Amino acid sequence: MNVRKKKTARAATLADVGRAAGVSAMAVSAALNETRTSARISELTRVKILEAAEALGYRPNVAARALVKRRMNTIGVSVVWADDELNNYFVEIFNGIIESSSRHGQNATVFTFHNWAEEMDKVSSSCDGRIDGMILVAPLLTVELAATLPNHTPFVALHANTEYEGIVNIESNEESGAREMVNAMISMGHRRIMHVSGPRGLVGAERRIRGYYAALNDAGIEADPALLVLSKFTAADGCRSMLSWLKSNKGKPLPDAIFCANDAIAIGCMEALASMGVRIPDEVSICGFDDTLAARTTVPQLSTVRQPLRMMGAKAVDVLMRRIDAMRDKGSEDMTSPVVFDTSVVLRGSIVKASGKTRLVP
Amino acid sequence: MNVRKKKTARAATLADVGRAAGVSAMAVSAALNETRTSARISELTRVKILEAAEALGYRPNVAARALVKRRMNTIGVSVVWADDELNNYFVEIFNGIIESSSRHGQNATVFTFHNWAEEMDKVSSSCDGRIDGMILVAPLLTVELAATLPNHTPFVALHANTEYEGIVNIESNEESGAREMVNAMISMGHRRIMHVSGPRGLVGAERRIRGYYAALNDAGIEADPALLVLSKFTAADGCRSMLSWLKSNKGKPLPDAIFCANDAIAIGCMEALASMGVRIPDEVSICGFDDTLAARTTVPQLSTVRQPLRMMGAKAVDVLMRRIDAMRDKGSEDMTSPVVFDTSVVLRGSIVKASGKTRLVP
DNA sequence: CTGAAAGCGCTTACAG
DNA sequence: CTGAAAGCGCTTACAG
Repeated sequence: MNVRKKKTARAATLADVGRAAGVSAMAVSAALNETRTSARISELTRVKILEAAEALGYRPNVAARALVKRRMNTIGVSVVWADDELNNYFVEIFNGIIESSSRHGQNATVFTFHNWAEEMDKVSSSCDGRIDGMILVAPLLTVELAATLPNHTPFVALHANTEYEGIVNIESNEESGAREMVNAMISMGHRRIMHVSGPRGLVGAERRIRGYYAALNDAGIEADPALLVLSKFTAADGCRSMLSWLKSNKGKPLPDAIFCANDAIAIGCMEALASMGVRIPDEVSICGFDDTLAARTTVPQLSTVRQPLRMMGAKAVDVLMRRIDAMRDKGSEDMTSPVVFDTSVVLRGSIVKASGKTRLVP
Repeated sequence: MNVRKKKTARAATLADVGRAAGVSAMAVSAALNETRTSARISELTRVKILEAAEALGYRPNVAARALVKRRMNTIGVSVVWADDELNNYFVEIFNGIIESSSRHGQNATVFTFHNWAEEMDKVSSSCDGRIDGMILVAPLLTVELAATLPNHTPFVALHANTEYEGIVNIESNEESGAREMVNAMISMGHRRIMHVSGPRGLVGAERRIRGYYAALNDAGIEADPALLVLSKFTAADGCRSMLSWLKSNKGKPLPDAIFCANDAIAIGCMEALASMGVRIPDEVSICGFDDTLAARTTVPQLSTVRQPLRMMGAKAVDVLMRRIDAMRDKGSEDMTSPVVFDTSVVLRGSIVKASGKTRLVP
């Protein structure tokens, strides 16, 4: 039972196993790796070696192997840790990354920081042999900064804010997703549709805004500038933005429906509306964007524009593996064109047919 | 602009920098590491070296360094990936792990699998030099299996299901948290209190059940066996368990309040109740356990027993670092006693004073 | 079928 | 103040 006593025990090495089996270290290496090179080990020695390795609990040292193979079998994931919290958007993506990287026999290491532009060197300095490639989640960078990334490491981005030379981007057609969602609201009888958007200038925010306007235009509805509310992509900001809109629009009509730029904003809005006694969906319909786990844990459940975030995360790994291989073996081909996924409208309890009655802001 | 063209470029090595600066590789090492050993580099050469390193974008290769220093500056995090999804419980903990490990200058690598007992070798085989220590999140192991973990790697567990020799556990006093919460419900006038529990036999589930009974006992309320509903720790199971209870109790009185064994179960129950037209909190009060992010995104917001999961994750890293140091340097002392955090009752909108009226199951 | 040698990129004593 | 040597644990040719 006191197996765990000698805590200072060093892990067994190839040489240890060789000594125990009465062969050289490299015979052990050959036997264990079943390498089909010149070294063909006799069945007898192989068995001896395997037994010795088993008995010593031998595990090849990854650092040593990486040094010669130039492969850590680890991919890096860089993400901004806004408000010191991993958000639901990231969690969905990370699920996909884990799924795919484990399928590829890779580990995933997470690198977090607070600001892309200011901490670029943290990304660069992670490319020091500990990872074979890097996924940038929603990077917000100038083209100049992106160009300073080390060129001995392959990169893939998810939802990049612009095109970066040499970095493959994975994204989705957010604009048409937004348009379809607002179309769906309109077809359910809603006319006064509010959009609580992300920060202007961010490509994701702008695409949703364009889709929103396009849908209104499709239906011949004139856009009311008072119904475009700027926010940031968090629940706290969504709540704040909605509350301040309500405050400055007392007595005026509430919107029929609210299209939020992501699920987090929608949740913040639901909170704000609930706190003012506005009932969802009876008095106001609402939806989010992304289809994160959180959209299914609200009551009522949140309608949303689904981006297949998990698949996108998985795809990022697939592409990255291709790029890593391409950089190592001259044989395999690199992958350079962006990948665009389809979005889809998911209707849940938070959107109902327009009642015809308009409630005023309390 | 075509900096990124030569993609096959190899990262610069110590020797490369030395060549550029006209000194030996080890002079570069000494200068860059500001090692206070014998090697004291003149100011002039130091500057030359730093310039050369900068120009070449030199980054010490981690694998090479790890090989000699026996430190990867990376900690492993093992977690069961139930239903192929990282749950909110894990996300809170992981936030703490990231926060603390980055404070210690460490990276965190996540290892996921489906079943503790069956995939123990995955945990063991991760201890191959790629990590310096490992955090086991909510491990579900027999003592015998835990004893097979390699003894050259230090371990820390969070919410371990039992005591494992040589593994430091971080936990919280869940029983008294449960008791206080049910006490709070009782003091708000609720008498018929249901508990939707986790699976019997799991230490976390049993502690909540004991706390629930203790509170009823405190108040002289006789426990109604029909009000103990068994579930699993997920929203889907919480929903399912509640629906099946409702189905088999048609026409009988609803509970006044429901104490759920975690936030996920509570969210599932809210969904089930909402689908049957039962209004929360007007007709039934409800609460969860953990205080995950999800508890703040329900409408109404979920009352819950707070475990400081994030702090607990951070603490796990702190303890692990101590253990790693202790194993390396004979000087510093190991840390072996478990750490127990306090829980606290968090009251939000989902619990209100008892109305006095009892609604029947629809 | 098997071993001795060289080298991956670094650091740590040890000489000058 | 600085360099030559040895070694961390592995793999990859190259000899026998």
